Amino acid sequence: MAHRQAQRRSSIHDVASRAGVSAATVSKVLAGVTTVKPENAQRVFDAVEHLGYRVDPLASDMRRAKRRIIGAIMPEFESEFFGQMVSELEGLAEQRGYTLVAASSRESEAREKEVLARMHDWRVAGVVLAPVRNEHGPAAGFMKANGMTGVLIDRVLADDAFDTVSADSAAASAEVARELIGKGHRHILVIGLGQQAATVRARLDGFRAKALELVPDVRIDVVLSESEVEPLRALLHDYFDKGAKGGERPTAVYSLFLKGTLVALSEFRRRGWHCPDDISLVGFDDAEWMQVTWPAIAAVVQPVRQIAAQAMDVLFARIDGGDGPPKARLEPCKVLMRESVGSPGSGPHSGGGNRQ
Amino acid sequence: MAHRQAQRRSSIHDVASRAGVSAATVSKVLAGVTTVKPENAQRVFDAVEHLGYRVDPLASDMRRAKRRIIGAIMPEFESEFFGQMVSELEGLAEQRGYTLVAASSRESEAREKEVLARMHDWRVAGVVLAPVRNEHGPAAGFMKANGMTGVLIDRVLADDAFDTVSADSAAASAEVARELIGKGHRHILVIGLGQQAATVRARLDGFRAKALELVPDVRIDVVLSESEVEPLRALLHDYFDKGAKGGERPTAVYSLFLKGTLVALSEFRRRGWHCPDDISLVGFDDAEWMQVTWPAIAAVVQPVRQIAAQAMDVLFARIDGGDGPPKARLEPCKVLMRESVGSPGSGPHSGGGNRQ
DNA sequence: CAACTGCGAAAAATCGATTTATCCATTTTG
DNA sequence: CAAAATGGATAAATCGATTTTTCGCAGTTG
Repeated sequence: MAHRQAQRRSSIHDVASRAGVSAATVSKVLAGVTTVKPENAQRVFDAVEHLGYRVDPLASDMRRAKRRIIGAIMPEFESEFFGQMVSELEGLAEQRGYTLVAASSRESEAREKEVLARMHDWRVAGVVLAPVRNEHGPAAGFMKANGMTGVLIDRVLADDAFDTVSADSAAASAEVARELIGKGHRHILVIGLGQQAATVRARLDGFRAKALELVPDVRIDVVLSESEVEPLRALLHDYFDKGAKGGERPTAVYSLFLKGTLVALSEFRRRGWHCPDDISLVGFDDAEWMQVTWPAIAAVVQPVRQIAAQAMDVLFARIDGGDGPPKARLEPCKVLMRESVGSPGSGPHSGGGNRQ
Repeated sequence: MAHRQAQRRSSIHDVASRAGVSAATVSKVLAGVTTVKPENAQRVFDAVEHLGYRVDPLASDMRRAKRRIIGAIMPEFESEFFGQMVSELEGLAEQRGYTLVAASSRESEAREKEVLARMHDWRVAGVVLAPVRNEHGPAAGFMKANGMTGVLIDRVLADDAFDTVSADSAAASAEVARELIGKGHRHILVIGLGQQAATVRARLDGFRAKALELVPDVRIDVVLSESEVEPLRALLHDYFDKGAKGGERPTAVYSLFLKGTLVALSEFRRRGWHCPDDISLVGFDDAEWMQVTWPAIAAVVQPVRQIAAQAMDVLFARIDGGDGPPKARLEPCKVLMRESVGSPGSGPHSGGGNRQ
């Protein structure tokens, strides 16, 4: 820490007295009001320059009903997806002269609401909320009850009070189905987290509908963990154990969320199964590492930038008084088929070993 | 967006008039001042309860020299490390009744300074700065020049103006050296990013010193990219091409930063080399996926929680007026040796193929 | 009984800007 | 030439709290 005292920053009054005008005039000059004599305006600019004056955003926001602050609430910051999302949102807010205050709900609906209440305390102009579960949680209710302006993203489908922006998971899942069916898979396991009902259902339905349309007698097993990731590990373990007894197991796994992909890979490791020889794998959500591992992991890439941009556009339209019924926007995903997906039974050790 | 108008929130005056006291008294009651008649205090509490009153942090901070806001500036948000860091910092700030405003410098020193200037505009009580390069950048200079309170973390060694907190990279690197030497490696490649001079040098020196101490004639090659990650890819490619001609190549690679680990893996893929049979790999920085891939990737785990906690402790000590010379703190890392590290020459195809 | 002490609470100043109301000096108009 | 209109700037109110100052009243004291 610097020993030197923090010299008091110059206020608008310092500028005013140095320029020989009133504070009101300074404010007007800086706001670009044209009814100021050019000569005075110049004196103000000079004083600003000389003092290194900068407007105090906090004081400036005091007299504003809508403060130039945007709140962003994400379920977590640790994943690439939400990390990128926050980064994008921050940039977009900054472009419009707003400050972004980000908070993590830590995958808890209770905390989500608390954090939102704190945003409300700050009288943010708007909120970008990526709910833990879906658009019907207590946080959205709180926003509605308090007349807050906001947009819901990611784990949402549509809402009657707020605009929503999310990835078109259903279409992407249908695309995954087409790819897997096309490769010859006829027995596929889908894993997901039940809690995030909104999107998981969309992804599951999109996948199932397309698969059944292409091959009516395709077998689709589903393993859903209620709310936590850890139980899924056990469920998956049991599922494969049972399948092993029956002599039947799926030739491909489609994970509906990132952590599920990790759990699946971990389970494959344990059993000594290799992708794609022993089993194929596709995951929703891409990550940087997925293209450098061996095999590279096939994944659905969510359009983070587009979602962020749309969310901010929609949000600011509302902040600026835009009216009309809320819209539900879907942004298209890309499906990257990588080496983790192959044709069933083509691998060298398709029987599968069990190392451990 | 809710159609319902955002009803005006009740202010301290609303509470005051409902409780039949003055605003000053309300403020005192809420601040816990004891010189208020219990009867009046109760009336205030009742009014607060009834109106659902909450203090406006913005207005509250107006009359405070040090506002209850902490700024956090990270080079990026997309990686697990900085994602966790922001998450931790947010929680710690919140615990003390502060709001965290996080911003990404996007690995640019110019932007870093701009963002910092904006934090200064907000008159934050303190800043946690993870500099893009090291403690001598323009941002730290700005902080010093403006008498800001702050702590530098991650890519820093020590500073004469600010406290610093970082991982003990040198010790961790020595540990890596011990492990690799112990496994029999005598020719090791170290890759890194030159720009982050501070930590890269510490890591490199720590590694080299220990390796030479254990085996004086060990061969350590170094490939450093100046500032960007992409050039490293090309440099690494050339390095291995040359080595292939000479018939010599290292038996292990130690990457000094996360992206380098990805680049190395990607290069191994391209050449069809497998870990650990064809080459061993250790990376600085752990990630969740590293334990589920095959092979699992050995990594140095940085103590994110400890760094965050220390940083906040030190920062608040300064905010609360703590004096004395700045300290440089080092938090110990853990080294996780996973399957990507083996003994040289023990693999089935140690000659290495070239798939692509 | 006037002056003094203290307690508790209200009034007023403050933080740093924005916005509205006001005012003065020209200029235009009747 | 007096009255009205206008341009340009200032004074003052405002946002919602905190903090300092002032004040009234009750109980003590000389």
